[in-house]
Amino acid sequence: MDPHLLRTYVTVTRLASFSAAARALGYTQSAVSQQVAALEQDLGTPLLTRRPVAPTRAGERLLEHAGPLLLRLQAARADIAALVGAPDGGLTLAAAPTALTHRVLRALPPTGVTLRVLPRADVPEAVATGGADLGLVDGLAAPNDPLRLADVAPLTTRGAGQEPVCVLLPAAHPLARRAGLRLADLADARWLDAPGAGLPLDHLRTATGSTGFRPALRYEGTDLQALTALAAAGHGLAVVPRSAVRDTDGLAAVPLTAPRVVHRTELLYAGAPRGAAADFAARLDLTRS
Amino acid sequence: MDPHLLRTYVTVTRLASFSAAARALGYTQSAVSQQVAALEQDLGTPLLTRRPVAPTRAGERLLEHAGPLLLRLQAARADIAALVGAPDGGLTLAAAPTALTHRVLRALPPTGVTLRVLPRADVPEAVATGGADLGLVDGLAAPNDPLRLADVAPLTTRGAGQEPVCVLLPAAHPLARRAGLRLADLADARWLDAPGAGLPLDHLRTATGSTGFRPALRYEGTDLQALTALAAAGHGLAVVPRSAVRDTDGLAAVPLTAPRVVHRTELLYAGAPRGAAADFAARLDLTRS
DNA sequence: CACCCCCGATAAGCGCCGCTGATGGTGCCC
DNA sequence: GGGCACCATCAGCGGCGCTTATCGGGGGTG
Repeated sequence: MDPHLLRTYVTVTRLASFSAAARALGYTQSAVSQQVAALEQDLGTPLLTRRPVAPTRAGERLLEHAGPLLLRLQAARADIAALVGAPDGGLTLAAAPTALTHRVLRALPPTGVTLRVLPRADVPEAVATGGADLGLVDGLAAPNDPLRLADVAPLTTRGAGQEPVCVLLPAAHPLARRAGLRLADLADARWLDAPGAGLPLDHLRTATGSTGFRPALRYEGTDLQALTALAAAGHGLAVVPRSAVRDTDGLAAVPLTAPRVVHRTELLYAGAPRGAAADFAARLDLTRS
Repeated sequence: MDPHLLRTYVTVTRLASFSAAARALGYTQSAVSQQVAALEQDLGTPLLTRRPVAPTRAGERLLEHAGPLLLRLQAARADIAALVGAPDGGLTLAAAPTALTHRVLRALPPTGVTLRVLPRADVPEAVATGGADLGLVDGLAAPNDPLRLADVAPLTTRGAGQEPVCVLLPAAHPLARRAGLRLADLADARWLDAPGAGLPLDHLRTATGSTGFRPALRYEGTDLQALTALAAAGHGLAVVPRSAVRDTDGLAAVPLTAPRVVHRTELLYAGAPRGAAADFAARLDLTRS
C-alpha cells in the first residue's frame, strides 16, 4: 500500500486508462501496469477491470480510502513544511463565501493578504495542505456548538462569530410579513440549493432532522448577490446570515426563530498561527462581540 | 513519506530508542537510523533529538499526523480484505459499555456472536480496522442529531435508538427529590469522570458549553454497576441513560430536563453489512420504537 | 472481412534504493 | 578513567522497480 501505488491507481481510475495515467505521471505504460498489478497482488483481489478500465467493487472501496489518505499525507507534508519554512510575511486566507462577515473583513491587515474564496467543503483541505495559512468556514449550528468539519488533518478551530439567520423570500410571499419563521413550516417550500455560495440543503435537513427541503433551482456559483436576486425573483427560498442581507427590490428577509440555529463562523488553522496569520487571529479575537 | 518510514519513526519515538525500535520491528539498528535519516531528509528538517531520543517540534507535528494516517491505511486494508474474504457466518460486535441497551441485546442472534466491549473512542477504530463487523457507540446529543465521531475511515452510521438521560446522585443529596434537573445547575457539583464506562465529562462540557464539571473521582473501568455504586456512595454525580438505571440502595436517578439532550446509540459499519451483520442490523431496525 | 491501430500484459535487463554487518564517535554510569 | 550502550556512518550486496522491447487481443475502418 505504497502511496505511490495508490496515487497511480487513483490516476488510472480517474483517466480510465493505463496509458494516459502513465503519461500523466511520467511513467511508462509498463510501469503503471506493474504498479497496479502489485497493488492487486498486495490486496489479494482485482481492483480494476481492463477493457474497459473501471474499478471493481473492491476498487471502489479503495478509492474511497485513497483520496483522504493521499490528502492527509499531503497535509502532513505541508504542515511540516510550514514549520520549517520561514513565514513569508504574507497571509493567505481561504474562506467560504458566506464566511466573509464584516467583522472578518475589518480584522484583515491592509496589505499582503491573498483571499481565496472556495466552496466551504474545500476550505479545510486548503488549510491542511498549506494552500492557505488560515481558513474561515461557516455553517448552521446550535448556539455554541462547533461546526462539523471533515477532519482531513489535525486542524484547530476557533469560533469567529455567530449571528442569527434569516430566510430570504419574495416580498409577495404569503409569509413575508411574518416577524419570525419556523424552519419546520418551510420544509415543504421550494428552496434554492447553493452548495457553493450558501448553505446547502442537507445542512437544513440535518439541522431539522427533516427530509424535506426539495430543491427548486440549483445555483453553483459562489456569489451571494446572485443568490439574493434569485430568492427575490421567486426561484426558491434561502437561508443566509443576517448581516449578508442587503436591501433588494422584492425581497423579504425574515428571522428564523425555530429551531434555535445560528450562523457560525470559525477560524481554522494547522498548528499554531504565525506571523501575519497570528496577528489576524488576534485582531479577530479583539472584536469578539 | 513511505508508511514504512512513518511506522519506524513512530516506533522510535514511542520507545525513545533507535535500537529498541529496530528490535521491535525486526530491523538492524543501522536500518532504523537510515530510515529516520531518510525521513528527515525528505521533510527537510530534523524530527528527533538524539541523546535523549525525543521528537522535535516538527517531529511532534508529524506524530499527530502519523497515527491517523497509519490507522487509515490499516482500515483501508481491512476494508478490502473484508470484501474479499467470505463472511465467516459469525458476528463480532464492538460496543461502548453504555451502548448495550436492551433493544440491542434483544436483536442479537442467539449464537455465533462475539461481543467486544471497548472504550467508546476505540469502537470506530475497531470497526474500521476489521476488528469487528459492527460497532455500537453512544453519547449525548441533541435529539435527532448524529453523534460526533472521529472519522478514521469512511464508516456508515445509523441511528439505533434514543432515550432520555438521568442524573445519578445519592438519595441523601439535596436535589435528589426533584422531578427534573437542569445540567447547568449541576456544573459546580463534583462529578464522576468515567471515560471508559460512561459519558466522559468533556461530553457534558460540550453539550452545555460550560467549563465546569470538575471531576471528583476518575473511574477507569467499564462497569456500569460499579459506577452506579460510586454515585450512590456520594463519590460524585453521573449521567446515564434511563434504561441503565437499576434500583440501588441510596441511589436517586433524576431525569435531566435541560439542555434537551438524549442518550443516542448508533450502529457503525464499514461498507455494507453482510451475512450475520446484515441480519442483526435489520432486526435492530425492526424494533425501532 | 481483413487489416491496422491502440491498449494492456509480459519478459528481460539494469540501475538504484535499502538492507546488513562492521566500525567509529560520544555521552553516561559505575 | 574505563567500559558500555547508543547512534552515525561506511562498504557491500541483493532485490525491487523502472525502462525497453515484444506479444496478444479487441474494435474500428476501409
